[in-house]
Amino acid sequence: MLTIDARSTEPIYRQIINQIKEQVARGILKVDDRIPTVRELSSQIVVNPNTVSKAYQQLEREGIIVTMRGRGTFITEYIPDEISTKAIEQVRTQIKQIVLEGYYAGIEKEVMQDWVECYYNQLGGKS
Amino acid sequence: MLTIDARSTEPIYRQIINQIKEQVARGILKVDDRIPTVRELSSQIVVNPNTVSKAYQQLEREGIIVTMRGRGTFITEYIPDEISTKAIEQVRTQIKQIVLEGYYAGIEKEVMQDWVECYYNQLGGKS
Amino acid sequence: MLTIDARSTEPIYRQIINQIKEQVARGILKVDDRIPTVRELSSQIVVNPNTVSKAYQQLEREGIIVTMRGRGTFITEYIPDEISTKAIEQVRTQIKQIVLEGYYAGIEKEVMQDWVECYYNQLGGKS
Amino acid sequence: MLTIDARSTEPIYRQIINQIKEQVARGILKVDDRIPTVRELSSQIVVNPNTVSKAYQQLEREGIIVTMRGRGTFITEYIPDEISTKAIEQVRTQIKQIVLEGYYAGIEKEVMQDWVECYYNQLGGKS
DNA sequence: GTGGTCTAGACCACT
DNA sequence: GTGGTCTAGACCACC
Repeated sequence: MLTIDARSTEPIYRQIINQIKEQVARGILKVDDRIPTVRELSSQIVVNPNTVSKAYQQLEREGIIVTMRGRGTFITEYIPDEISTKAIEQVRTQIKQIVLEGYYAGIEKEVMQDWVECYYNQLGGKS
Repeated sequence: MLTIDARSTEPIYRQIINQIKEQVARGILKVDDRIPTVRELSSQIVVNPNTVSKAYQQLEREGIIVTMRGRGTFITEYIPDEISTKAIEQVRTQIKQIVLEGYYAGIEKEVMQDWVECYYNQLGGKS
Repeated sequence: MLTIDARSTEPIYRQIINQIKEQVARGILKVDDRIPTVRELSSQIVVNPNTVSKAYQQLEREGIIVTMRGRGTFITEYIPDEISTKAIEQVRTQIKQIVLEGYYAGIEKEVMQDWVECYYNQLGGKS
Repeated sequence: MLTIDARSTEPIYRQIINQIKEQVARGILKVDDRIPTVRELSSQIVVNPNTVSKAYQQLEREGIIVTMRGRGTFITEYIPDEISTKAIEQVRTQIKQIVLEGYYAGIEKEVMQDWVECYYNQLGGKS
């Protein structure tokens, strides 16, 4: 279900977070779905349980999952706490940064916009 | 000329790189312009000289600047080595990632596309 | 009668204990009232019987309830064993802690005192 | 500076967090003060560096401290992100809980209010 | 069985 | 030297 690239510079716990968030956003994981236990996932992707735990804790802080003691961990209804200006600013700054990199890599503006279009459309699935 | 945010999680040497690249792309810095020496810049922005040096080295490797011994450091004509598939893929992956974050932050697709538009249009200046 | 929040970080057995203690303190449960058996309650609030059992054991240790074999479990007259310095110290430490949290949450001193007033006044009922 | 009770049920990392928050609130630690490095503090209070690190990371998330890579960790201006309804509700729930415990421990309402008064007045110092 | 906490020790990026 | 990440392995509370 999850694929980890141990050689990536992106920390493993971040990879876990992002992939779960993506699967939730795409509707592959739905509210009340149970996700693997820390131990299950850690042995499945061959990673230390603490690393998985760290990812789960952060997902819980973000309100994507809830853990119920002794029962497991579940996808929860995502309700943005508030319109987080901070998060929005961060996204904008990062877009600015990437556009610059794309520019140096010789990527056309339209291509980048298409990518945004494309990836955005894959999200929001609630099937 | 450069503004460093010491509290940011973005490494200082990256901030230097990005700001210089941005100024070049926007036409604020032009080919053959001289940029400050490592020592000048490091004392100006109150940063360890090694940090500035690291940034300059990477900019030189990317072909943005060139140092001429005894004369200083200058902006050079930017010629992408080749159509770097790796760089392009990297940009695409990052866009995918950011779109996900933007989605969770409740940002509309069109808004993100506008940002791409906006930031891209600021580049390419050769005035 | 009892409402359990499975997602709360407060252990379920603690939730049971607290709610019963609260109902006793408010006079909703009175001396000699019978409370549900472990099995009844566990099936009613959909919780593992061991969890209910653990709560009842602790309540019995505290002298809030008493089980009579074959007859059921009953509210008993509450007689504090002794003026438990330990318990008092614990409460004081916790108040100190909460005041700190309230301070960071921007809550006025008077508001917190009002809450103490309000919740305290709800107790002590023996109607 | 910090005193850790290894036998307490309160996790060590929480004790660190609370004591630092308290010292900031009381004005003992002031904005831009440098706090010990992870390694320093960990050897000083004889605790694993990871434990200290965990505490520092959470304090950073709460906006109490900032860490500057390679330079150390500093107290920062505390600006509540927004009036966090969630945090306020949490404090209220906890007060309700403690009042109940205080009631069973035989503590008078006025005493508890005095404690709130007393501890609150120790905070807010900016000397 | 579940996750939460802690230790010991290693490696890496940044300054 | 600074913190961030990860591993391996232990213990505990909760269900």
